[in-house]
Amino acid sequence: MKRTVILYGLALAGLVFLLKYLEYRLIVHDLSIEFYVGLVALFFTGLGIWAGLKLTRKQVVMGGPEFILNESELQRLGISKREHEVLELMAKGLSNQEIADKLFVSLNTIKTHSSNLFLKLEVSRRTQAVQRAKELRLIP
Amino acid sequence: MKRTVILYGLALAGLVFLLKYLEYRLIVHDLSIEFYVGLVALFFTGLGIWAGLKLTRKQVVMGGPEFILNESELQRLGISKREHEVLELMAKGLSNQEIADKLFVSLNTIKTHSSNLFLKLEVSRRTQAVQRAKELRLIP
DNA sequence: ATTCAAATCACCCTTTCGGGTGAAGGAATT
DNA sequence: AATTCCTTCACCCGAAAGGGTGATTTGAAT
Repeated sequence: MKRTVILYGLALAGLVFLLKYLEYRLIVHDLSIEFYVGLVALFFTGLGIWAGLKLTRKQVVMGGPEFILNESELQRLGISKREHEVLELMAKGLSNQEIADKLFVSLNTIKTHSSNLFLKLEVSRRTQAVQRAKELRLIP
Repeated sequence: MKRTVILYGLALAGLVFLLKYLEYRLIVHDLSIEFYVGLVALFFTGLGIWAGLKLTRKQVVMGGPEFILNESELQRLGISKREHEVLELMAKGLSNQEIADKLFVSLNTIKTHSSNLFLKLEVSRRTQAVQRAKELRLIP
């Protein structure tokens, strides 16, 4: 951003010198002023396009893998933090045992959490739970 | 795209008239030529930015919810039509029994297909298979 | 202080999944 | 004719998942 502004300033400064130079040239060679102005227009058009792309490219990158958690839906369904955590790991394809290990709790605990999740999400299998959770934007 | 080019042409044409007009004005009011060229530069910079945005905005919109099946990857992994079919239903959260019913084949057949799928996708659980298949763009 | 939700774990039982092996029929290729 | 691949199905077994019930602890709200 800063760099863009600086380059723009330099371009403008360079233009002034160019014009001073052209001012003399105009007397010697009788080229129309429209020609020079056309060059300037072209140059700054290119500069503008470049600047525009530079500015939006960041927005494009940002506008890609964006995920905003649907907290209202989480509340509506009454899904707790721990349950949500389990849900995320579930979506990563982990088994209950692996989730239990990762969260340092017992397998039974995870089974309880997942059972509650299935009730709240109104599903009966983990694959469906993951699907539904993605639809509701509860997970990326 | 066409519209952009036309507008650009009109802008350039307008500029020529503007310059002709300024040519007389320059005699009356003794404003420096740099001032007018600066205006032109500014104007075309804006025009360039606008054009740049116009061109990229379409790319952004196009790059949205589109799904193109990665057939080369399907071939590379040696996944058959039937297996791909099973994979899709699996991704919908269906159990093996439900898939079997939907395809009018036996449960054992689906188990064979899914086992082969897991080998080819190098996973060991259906949740992981779905995940991987989405990564590889084998399913939407 | 009491109530309540969340989190933890246990035990039971049934269903589903996944791995391994084998095999039969059919279509396409060589 | 032989080979290869796809599809179909079977059986066995162990692991994982899911359903139900009940219990303890802890922290937050009333």
